[in-house]
This record gives sequence, structure tokens and C-alpha cells, in this order.
Amino acid sequence: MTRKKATERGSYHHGDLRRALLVAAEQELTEKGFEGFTLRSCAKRAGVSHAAPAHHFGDMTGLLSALAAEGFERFLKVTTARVEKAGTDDPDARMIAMGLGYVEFARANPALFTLMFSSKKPDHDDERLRQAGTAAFAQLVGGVAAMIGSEDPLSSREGRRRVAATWAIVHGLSHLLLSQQMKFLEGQSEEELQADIAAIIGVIRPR
Amino acid sequence: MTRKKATERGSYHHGDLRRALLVAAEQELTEKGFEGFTLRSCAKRAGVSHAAPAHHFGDMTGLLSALAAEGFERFLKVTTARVEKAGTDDPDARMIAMGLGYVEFARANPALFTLMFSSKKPDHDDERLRQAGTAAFAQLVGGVAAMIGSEDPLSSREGRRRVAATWAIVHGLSHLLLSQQMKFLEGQSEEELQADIAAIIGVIRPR
DNA sequence: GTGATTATCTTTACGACGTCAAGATTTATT
DNA sequence: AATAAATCTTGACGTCGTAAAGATAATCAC
Repeated sequence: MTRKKATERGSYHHGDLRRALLVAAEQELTEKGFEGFTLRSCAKRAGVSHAAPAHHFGDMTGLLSALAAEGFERFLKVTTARVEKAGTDDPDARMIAMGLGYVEFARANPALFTLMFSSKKPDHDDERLRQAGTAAFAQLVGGVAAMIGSEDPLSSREGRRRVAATWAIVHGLSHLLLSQQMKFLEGQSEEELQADIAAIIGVIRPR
Repeated sequence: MTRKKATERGSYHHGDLRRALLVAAEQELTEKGFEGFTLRSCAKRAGVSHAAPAHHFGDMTGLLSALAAEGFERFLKVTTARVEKAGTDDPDARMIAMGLGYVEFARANPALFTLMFSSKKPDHDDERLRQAGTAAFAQLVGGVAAMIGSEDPLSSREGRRRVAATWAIVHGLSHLLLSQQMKFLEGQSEEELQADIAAIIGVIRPR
């Protein structure tokens, strides 16, 4: 087996173009922003011709669907890590930690977050994307379940309302922060901002 | 003065192309969705050549900025009407009514809402757009001020947190509803949904 | 091993897009 | 009536996503 190393260059065949394109796509997304994203720039960044991506992802939708799916998988890791780092059994505190992770991911990956939650360019019926999104949603529902002591919040009206309220506040906060519309929260230290975010999310605690 | 009626056609000059283009742009936005919007389709719909819009709006950014500004002005009318229709002096009830208006506008104008709150295509430094957005924001701050009995919520940390929480929940709810991610709230009657939305927004009431 | 097959990547081409420049036509001004 | 200004069209340019066809490398059958 004379297979080249995945990232080795100079050959006609790339080795692992699929991964290289996903990396390039995310970098392009980060630098040019979501609305300035082009497939040709991704190909150029990966060092291949503009038509090469088609063989791995079919079209632009295929590439962005795969990227969004990876986004959700990483998203789940971030929120999970944040909850565990909180080191507490208190459901309210764990939910706030989850929300902090939610916002943290959005702020660290603005373009990717936008792609995942605000774009119709990925195919949201794509199996892997659908599954990754569902897993992230399940974590949220689980957190609410612990908070209100219900096995399946989605089975009761009050439960659905709590899930909706929780999701809405963390998602709305993320969206407004990364679109720079919450000017009155900017310009303070990271610690102060974290405290504010925690307090804001805390609004959803049961009375 | 033999000036033709604004909407009259058949002449070389349109009469009121600026308005016609704004109408066409919103229709295009509604039909094709935000990401499928093109300037050339707008021009075609308005019955002019592809380069005509430049004389009234400069470029695509100019047209979308003007449309977004009109969006904010209509947005403010919708929320204001909803608050007045509530017919109450209770600040909490008025805030919930405002939130219902917020969500109502988003659901009635999904593509326009996306353009206003989620896009970098409009020039958010455009004077009229900036002003319309500021007015809408001021209404929100005013509602929170009444709720917590503070003259200027933005001057205190607790006030800023309440403004952020309120905005986040109504905005997040709007965004998640119109991107069809809150599946568990769909499939019920409009009355039930309205009741859910009101209850969800009610979470932000002071304890 | 060696020829055939498959996978991968490039080249070329097409229509649609936003934008610009130049020309045509109408309206306004003097 | 002559001139200027405003408005709209035409044509062109570079970039985009996508498809087809050709080139090259890797894999497979034997």
C-alpha cells in the first residue's frame, strides 16, 4: 500500500480532499461570513479545481449539510463539556451551564452557528444533519426534564412551554449577541458578560 | 403638467419605480425566500431592465436597506397596535402583548424579518434603517421600564439583564418558529399557539 | 504482475448573477 | 426652443454554481 499521507500535496489525487474541503469551508465561512461564502473559494483554498468538490459532496448543499452536521456534533460536545465542568447536580445550575455552552459555541463559531440555525442552504432532511440536530435538541429536553421533574416534558403542555421558553432565551441571546444587536451588553469584561448571560438564562428557572 | 399616474405603464419612464421596486422586492423575498433573492428578478417583476434599480438605490444593498427600514417601521406599528388592542394598563400584560406582536410580525413576514434581524446584506449604518431599528428597540426598553418601575433600565445592570432576557425570549421564539425548528409547538390551532406564546413570554415577568 | 475498471481531479462550457459604462428617451429648466 | 437633468435600456465584464467530457491515479480481477 503506497497510499500517501492524507494531507500530502503535489499529487494529482489529494488524499483526503473531503476533509480538506470541510476545513476550508469553515475557514471561508469564518473569514468571509456566511453570506460571502462561495464554493469556488473553498476549492481554491483546498488547492483543487473549482469542480473538484462535486465528486465528494455533489453540490454546495451537500458540502454545507455535512459542515452543519459536524457543527451540531461539536455543539453537543461544547454544551456537554460545560455542564460537566459545572460540577453540580442542581438541575437549574446545569441548565444554566448548558445555556452558557450554547452561547459560547455561537460566539466562537458565528458563521457556523448561522449556517446551522438560520440558513436554508443545508439540506435539513439530510440524515446525518437531522440526527445531529436531534441529539442536541434531546439534550435540551433532558435538561428541562431534570429541572421540572418530568420524564418527558414534550408530553405535557406545561413541559412544552418550558422547553420552548428555555430554548428561545438561549437561542435568542446567542443570535442577538453574534449579530451585534445587543450593544448594551458589549464593552464589558468577559467575566462580567458571562455573569450577565448566566443571570439572563436564569430567568427561566421554575418559580 | 402631464405627469402620468404613478403606477401607469407603457411609457419609457415608470413614474414611481422606487416604490414599485420595493413592492417587487418584498414579493420576491416572500416567494423565493431570503437566500433566493436576486436584483434582476425584482427588476423584471417591476417591468424594467436589470440595471434600472441602480438609479434609485445604487446597488442591492441600497434596496435591501430601504426595505429593511420599512420593515422596522411596519414592525413598530404591529407591536404598538397589539399593545393598544390589549386594552390594559398592566405593564406585564402590555409586555406580553408586545411580544405577541413581535412574533406575529415575524410569522407574517418571515423573509422580511430575516432580512431585518439576520442579514448583513442591508447596510445597518444606513440612517433611516438605524433610526427605525432604534425606535423599535426603544419601545422594548420602554416596556421593560414599566415592568420593573425603572426610568431607564439600560442604566442599571439588573435593568440591562431584564431587557436582554425579554428581547432574547421574544426574538428567539420568533426565530425558531419561523425557521420551523419548534416542531413540538406546531400542529395545534392558532388560538392554542397564541396561548402558548403568551405563556412562554410570561416567563420573563419579575418574581 | 498486468490489463481493466473505478475513483478522483481538471478543463471547458453554460446560463445567471451584480455591477458598471455608454447610449437612448423623457422630463425639467432656463 | 434650447439646454440640462433625470430616468431607463443596452451591452459588457468578471464571478458564481453546475454539468459534461477528458486526464490521471488507485484499485481490482485474474
